[in-house]
Amino acid sequence: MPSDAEPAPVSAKTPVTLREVAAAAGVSVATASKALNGQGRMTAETRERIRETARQLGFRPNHLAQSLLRKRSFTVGLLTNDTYGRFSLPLMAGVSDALVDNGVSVFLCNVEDDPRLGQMHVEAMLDKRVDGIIATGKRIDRHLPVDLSNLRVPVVYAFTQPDPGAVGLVSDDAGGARLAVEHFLRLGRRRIAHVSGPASFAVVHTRAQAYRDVLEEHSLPVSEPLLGQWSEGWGRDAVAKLFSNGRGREGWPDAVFCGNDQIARGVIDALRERGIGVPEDVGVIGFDNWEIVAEATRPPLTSVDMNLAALGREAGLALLSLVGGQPAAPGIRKLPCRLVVRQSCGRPPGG
Amino acid sequence: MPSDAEPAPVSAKTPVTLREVAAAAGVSVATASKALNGQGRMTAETRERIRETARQLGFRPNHLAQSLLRKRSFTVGLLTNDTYGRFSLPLMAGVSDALVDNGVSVFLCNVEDDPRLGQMHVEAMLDKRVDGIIATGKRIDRHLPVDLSNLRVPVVYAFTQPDPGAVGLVSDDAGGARLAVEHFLRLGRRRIAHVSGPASFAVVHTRAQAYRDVLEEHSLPVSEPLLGQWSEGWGRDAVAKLFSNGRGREGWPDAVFCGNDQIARGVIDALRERGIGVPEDVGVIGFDNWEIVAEATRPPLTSVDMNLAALGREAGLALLSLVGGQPAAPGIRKLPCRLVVRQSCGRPPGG
DNA sequence: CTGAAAGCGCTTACAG
DNA sequence: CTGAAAGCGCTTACAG
Repeated sequence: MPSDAEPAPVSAKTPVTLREVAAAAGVSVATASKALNGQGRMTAETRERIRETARQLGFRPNHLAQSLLRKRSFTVGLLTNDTYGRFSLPLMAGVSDALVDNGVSVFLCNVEDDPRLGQMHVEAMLDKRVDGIIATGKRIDRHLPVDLSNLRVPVVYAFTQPDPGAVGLVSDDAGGARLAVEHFLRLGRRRIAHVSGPASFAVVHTRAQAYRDVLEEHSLPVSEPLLGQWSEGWGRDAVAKLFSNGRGREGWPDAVFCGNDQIARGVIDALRERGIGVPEDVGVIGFDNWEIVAEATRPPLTSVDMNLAALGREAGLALLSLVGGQPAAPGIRKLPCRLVVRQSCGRPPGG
Repeated sequence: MPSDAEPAPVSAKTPVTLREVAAAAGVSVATASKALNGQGRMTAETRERIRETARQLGFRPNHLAQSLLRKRSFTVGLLTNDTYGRFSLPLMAGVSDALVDNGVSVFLCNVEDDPRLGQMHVEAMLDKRVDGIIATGKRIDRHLPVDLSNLRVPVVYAFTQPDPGAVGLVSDDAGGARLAVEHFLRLGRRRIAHVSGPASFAVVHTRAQAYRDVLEEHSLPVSEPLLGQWSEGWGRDAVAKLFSNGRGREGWPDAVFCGNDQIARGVIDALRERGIGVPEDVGVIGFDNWEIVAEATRPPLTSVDMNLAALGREAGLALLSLVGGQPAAPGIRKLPCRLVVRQSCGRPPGG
């Protein structure tokens, strides 16, 4: 076989099979298979000749056939009900990132909030013999509209309520809130308010509790968190309450920790409109680190980042090890958040 | 077989095979297969008995095996370089929506802008014998970092530069721009400005040209479009230029058509800060209809929606028909936009 | 009307 | 060192 022969174009309309490679190399299919997989015993020369033939023919093994034999499809399903959301996206990127390196592809399924659609997708994935499933959502305190509790493949939950006995990954919201409040303290702020979303969200309470804890640990006054919507409008309304003249200027906060970035943006806009300076008079911190919002506020917003991509990676790796037969401790694992400092809090007093 | 027997739980750890169904029903695998697929001739009674057995055993055919035979995997690949982006998301939802109804699952692959990663993903998909590939991006004038021009499966391009001879779907940006400008005209606005993104984007010119065309058709003055960034900051800067005192109040626009929603938000904020009323004094229209932005502006923003989900659906259906062997006219197909009216333009003069 | 056989593309004991 | 055989789970001509 001349060594300057060109490799066949991948574009061949019908894929070349092992049988053809074997024929071209003058060996049996079994030998060809072994040569390419590094299995069996044979002369280095034979092995290399077969490999070279395969290369020239542009041979690529049919994974469907391999999967059938191996009982492993190198495929996983990713279930979400947050297609449009900003949460599942970075998460998915992380999942896919972790899995691609291991040669596994991911089926993306959006199940909306439709149990019938969810059921359909899960069955389709099972029929296609996925090795496992990752379920992601937009809230840790809500289930996807599907029962994944008794499947014959492992399931990992990320950012959504896990079934009992299953493994779930979430961000450490309490830790994230601590990061924010402690940052304020470090900057010398002492009258710290908290404006957050609806009481119906578990994270609202988790974050509020951490806020209280930190202040109490420092023997500072805790003002009751203001709960409302996850919106800019509510952020503006909250400013009207917090900075009312009735309260007296000295009663005004010098820092506001917000439950998400949209609230924070509303807060910053309303403060500016009242002539209150950010960060000179008041520091503001958001949650989510949604760049498109955080970078557009004036000044740019310091915000807690939940490290969703990392969370996705962990979820992917956890699933992989379950698929590989490694037992995993069931229960919820919390991953740390990080604070992304921009310009809405100012510099430390002596800084 | 007692009719009140419970169907086996789907959770059986090892899936039941056709062979087991056949054995339980006392027929051959061939007959069982035909019974379940509605093929072959047999008594209705036999067929029903086999079906009932399959149901009771919780039989689900192994798609890997079926695919191997049928040479069709009912699987497609979706390639994107816009994981975090708001464009590919609705688009993906549409694609997936169109395909799920046909029993096809989609592999999602984010190739970033990395040719090596792109190559890897394409090969993985091909190895898994996808029936076809949909390539989506964030710009019609940019290629994905992969060569998809000579694959052995059909490819459809959505919202990204198609290869010559391939089929591509994009939004009709000129039409969308017309929608916006004509809406202003209908409301009696006559001094319409256009603020858009960088000149390096093809859509910037397409939309600007349509803006000019409409005004010329109505013999109205065309002011040169202001090009800058796709950002709120640029929207604010543009207002400073458009509404400078030097120009004289009577030279101020009474409408601003913006190249995207972020620019529009900057424009609205800046106008409010200058005490210019929206929509009383100036109407504003954005592009993209990115709800999170459009609904948060004060007042809420009227915006051109590119119907990306519909575009995704069309892409999915186009691919399906190509996979089915139907020839498709190559070239770019443009899908209409629609105007989503909120409150940033006011009501018609006599309205 | 039903079943035995061949085969999709590959891998893996098992012989020689 | 290499090959023939059996088999993954299914489908589809082809006999009977």
